[in-house]
Amino acid sequence: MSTRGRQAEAARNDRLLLDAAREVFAAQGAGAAVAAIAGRAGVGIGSLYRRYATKQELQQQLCVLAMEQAIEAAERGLAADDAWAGLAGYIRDCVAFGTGALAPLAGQIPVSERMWQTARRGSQLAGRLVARAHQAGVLRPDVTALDISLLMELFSRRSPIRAAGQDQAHRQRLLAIALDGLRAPARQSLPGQPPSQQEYEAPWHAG
Amino acid sequence: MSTRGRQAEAARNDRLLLDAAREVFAAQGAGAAVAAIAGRAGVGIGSLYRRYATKQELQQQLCVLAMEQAIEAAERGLAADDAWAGLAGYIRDCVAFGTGALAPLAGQIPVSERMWQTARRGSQLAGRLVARAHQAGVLRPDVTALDISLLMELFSRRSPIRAAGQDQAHRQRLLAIALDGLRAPARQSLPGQPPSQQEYEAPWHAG
DNA sequence: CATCAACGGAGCGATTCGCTCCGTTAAATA
DNA sequence: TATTTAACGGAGCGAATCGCTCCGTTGATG
Repeated sequence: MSTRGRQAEAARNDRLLLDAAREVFAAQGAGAAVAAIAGRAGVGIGSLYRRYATKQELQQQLCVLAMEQAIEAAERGLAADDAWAGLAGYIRDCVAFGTGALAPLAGQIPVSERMWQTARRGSQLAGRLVARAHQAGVLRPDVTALDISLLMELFSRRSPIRAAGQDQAHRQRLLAIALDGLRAPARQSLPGQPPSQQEYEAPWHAG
Repeated sequence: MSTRGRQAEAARNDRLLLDAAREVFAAQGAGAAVAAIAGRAGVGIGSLYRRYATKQELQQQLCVLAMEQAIEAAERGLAADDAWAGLAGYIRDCVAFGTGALAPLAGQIPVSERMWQTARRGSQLAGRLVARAHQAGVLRPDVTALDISLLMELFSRRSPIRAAGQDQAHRQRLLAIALDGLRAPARQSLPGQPPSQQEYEAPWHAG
């Protein structure tokens, strides 16, 4: 072992597990087998269950972690000087990390109070990013922060059938197209009504 | 019964089944339960198995049907006078119908020779649509026909957690954004290499 | 009324799942 | 080096779910 014995291995395994879980849930949905996660992480099932008492506990931890990563990405975006670069970087980071990948978990797990708080803080920061881009006139005016959340949700989903590397390359190309479509001025206005906060978070109330 | 007794009911059920199967596979992947399909179609499991001997046979029939629909959409697109309207209409039709939704079936079912032929004809027509848009200068030059196929694949995926109506409305808004991003001139060029035909169809060779 | 094609769904065996339990491994300690 | 022990991997258990069969019911037809 590289750094310091069994404790270090445990810490490394913990991160490997969370990364693997995110990829697997993003590709296969909430019903993905626990064995698939352990396998992808390269650890035994026993090591998974020593850290998380149940599959559900792993999923909850995963949600909190991903939302915290999204908050960090939003803060980085707000720290950028250019409003567009900040927003685009935020979106790209979230998609690359797979923040929206936990969407398939919605309705399958109870949402703790801490999860609601983290989500609220995240959407607050995202709202600031979007508002700043709107004021700077670089973001098409008819798009809302929730539209962008749904866009990230869509792009966070991993392909269940292609190699991870190829899938990532494809996703980056398609995301570049979508980002171009987000820039002002819009060429064709968006159809229908913008999504409401209520319908956006409705799936999470079912858990 | 409305039109003509049991035969008419059977024909209607057949269509209901195929529609339901497309939605369910698009939302939950190839592993979706047969009972879920029958339930969504509002028919019994017995009625499903009277028409399709196995789940796999249903999936194959579904693939052929969806590809034929895509071909019709491409022909409609080529019949349009305006190159951009033709291409955009084709993409919108395919996404609305869920053509790319069978992507999660790739590698899970054997691909018959007829399926290959249908796919070849479809990609040929799609290539013509894209080439015409390129020549007219309305489509960003760095995007390929395979990029667009992958884009449709991405947007064909249904949300496993939201009501179908809401999901459809969201999808149309996001697709409008992506279509704007496809128009020439591009604001930021696409990263990486365009996908190759080989890697695009590789998943289908595994069945 | 008698016939029978098409219906819905209970339930079978097989498979897969979440999770437990234990023998093994290797770092820490004496 | 010998002993201890914390973390490891994975076989296998009971439960749940799956694809599919089979049969009693329904309702149009002649």
